[in-house]
Amino acid sequence: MSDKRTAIKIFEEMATLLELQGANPFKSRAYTKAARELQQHEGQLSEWIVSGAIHSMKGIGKSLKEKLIELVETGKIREHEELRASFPDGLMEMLKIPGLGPKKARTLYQELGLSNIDDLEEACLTDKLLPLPGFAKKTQEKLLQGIEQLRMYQGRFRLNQALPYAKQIIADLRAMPDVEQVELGGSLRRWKETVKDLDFVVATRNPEAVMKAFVEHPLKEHIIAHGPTKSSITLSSGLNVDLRTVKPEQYPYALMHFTGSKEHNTTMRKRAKDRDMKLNEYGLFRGDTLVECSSETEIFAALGLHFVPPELREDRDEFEWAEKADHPPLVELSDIQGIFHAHSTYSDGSATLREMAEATRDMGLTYLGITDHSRTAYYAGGLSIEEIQQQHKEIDELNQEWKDFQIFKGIESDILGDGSLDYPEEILAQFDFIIASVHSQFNMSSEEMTARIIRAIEHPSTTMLGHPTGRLLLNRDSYPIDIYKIVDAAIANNVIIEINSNPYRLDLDWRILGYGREKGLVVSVNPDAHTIPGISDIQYGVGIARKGGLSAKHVFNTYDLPTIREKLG
DNA sequence: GCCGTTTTCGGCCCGACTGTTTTCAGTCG
Repeated sequence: MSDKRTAIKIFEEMATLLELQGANPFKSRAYTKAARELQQHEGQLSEWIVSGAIHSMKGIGKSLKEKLIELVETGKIREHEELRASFPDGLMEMLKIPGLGPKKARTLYQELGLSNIDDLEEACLTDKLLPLPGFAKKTQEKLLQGIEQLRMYQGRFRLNQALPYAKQIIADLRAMPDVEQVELGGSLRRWKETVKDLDFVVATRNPEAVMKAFVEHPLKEHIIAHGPTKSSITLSSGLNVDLRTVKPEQYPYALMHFTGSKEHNTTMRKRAKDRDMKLNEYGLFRGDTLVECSSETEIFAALGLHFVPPELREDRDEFEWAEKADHPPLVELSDIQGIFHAHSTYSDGSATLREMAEATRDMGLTYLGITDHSRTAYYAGGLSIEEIQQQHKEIDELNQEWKDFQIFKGIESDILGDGSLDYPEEILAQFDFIIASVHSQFNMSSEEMTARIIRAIEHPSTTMLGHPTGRLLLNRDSYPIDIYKIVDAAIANNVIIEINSNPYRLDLDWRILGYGREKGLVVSVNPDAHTIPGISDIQYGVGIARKGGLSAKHVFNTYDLPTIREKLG
């Protein structure tokens, strides 16, 4: 693990451990903020210390700086080791249980010696918690429910899992007579790649009626909370849904409040405070006087900002972005002109070449870059050299049929262990473009894997890098890799990096896109479609590009067909 | 533990709901 990632992990862990210890909550928060700050910077910890960059980082003062130096010099932080030794590892796991925070976890550990989820479950089932102060029957039941939920669903859902529920519920809420306005908020509105729950904000003059109907929604499994203005339910799928009602005049403030990430909202409120105002879900106030705003745009304006699209509200660089008047609009689905990275029945796709092309054309797109698997991917029906010739012949024939649409000849070439591509040079030369992807041999060191991928990027035939980190959301982490070096190499070699739009991947990660944008990276929003419906996955990828702050000009497949012909020609 | 035109101490964002209490702590977002 890189020293930067180690430092972030240690600081995050220390924040949790300090909470468990019952330390000053602001001390704990200082570690959390410092970890976030480290995340914002590219490069490595040791480099920052040598260059002095560490001195200008926000939230890292004398003490934390010394700890970071200690980490680089000794490979660990003594205080962290001591803290960790004072609590069993299982206690950290217990904190993942919904409804169990550091205070209660600490009591359970100190009073009953409980230090893992299994023991806690057993204790709840045998009424061991009842004598403890602050614990009673309902707390036990809630903990058992939380344990069950944690085990069943890991607690998170991918975009494609959450969106259908969101659409259903918003339609149902909109249909209610007392609901004047309703919108999805929370992390799904911000287009996070996975979400923990759904948040809805409703404007109504009759909150009780809306709440009553909501907690009895047909998809409800059970009710977590049912108050006059705020309720939470769990759906049978295990997804939690929160609903918050406000008066119609409070709606824009509430929508803003329930959309921004915790960190974004904190900065917004601080911004208000700096201007002698106070911001909460009910309004923006100067003293006791409401600063009237009829939309989120007006609230941003009152705080000296242009409208910040929901996807950007993560407290990264959106405030800087929104202070400028002339920032270009974020890319939209309608900007997309064609697609690259799709599979056909030649390899492991489920639709024929013609079917894929016609489906793409029917969506109003003007080109399809077909990329079946290369020969080493035998498990996925990788193409032999003969099959390539056959496919190219069919593409040539199909292309005769259309003037305003074109299939480009591509291949998703495996990046072999040594970083080379999967066919001899004279075969590679026959393609219009090549996507290079890693599909095997994940167990390399970060240095080896990074060098392997950079070698593929430097190959003159490589047009794009496919799913650069190999992650599968909620399933498999990225292989070890220095993603910043990869981005730098791609830019230096004129190679496009894909945003793989498959909702299991969403790879390149949006957190890297800002760096790429500043350095001049071009991305392509690719569906990696194996079926006809899979083509529509580009909606997820476009959202991720937006979240990374990209405009149409940063996205290769927003170019029109003549431009693409020229670029690939 | 950090920070500073309120600058080396005393702040550090704000509110709802639950379950336990009998006025509030804990958790969550």
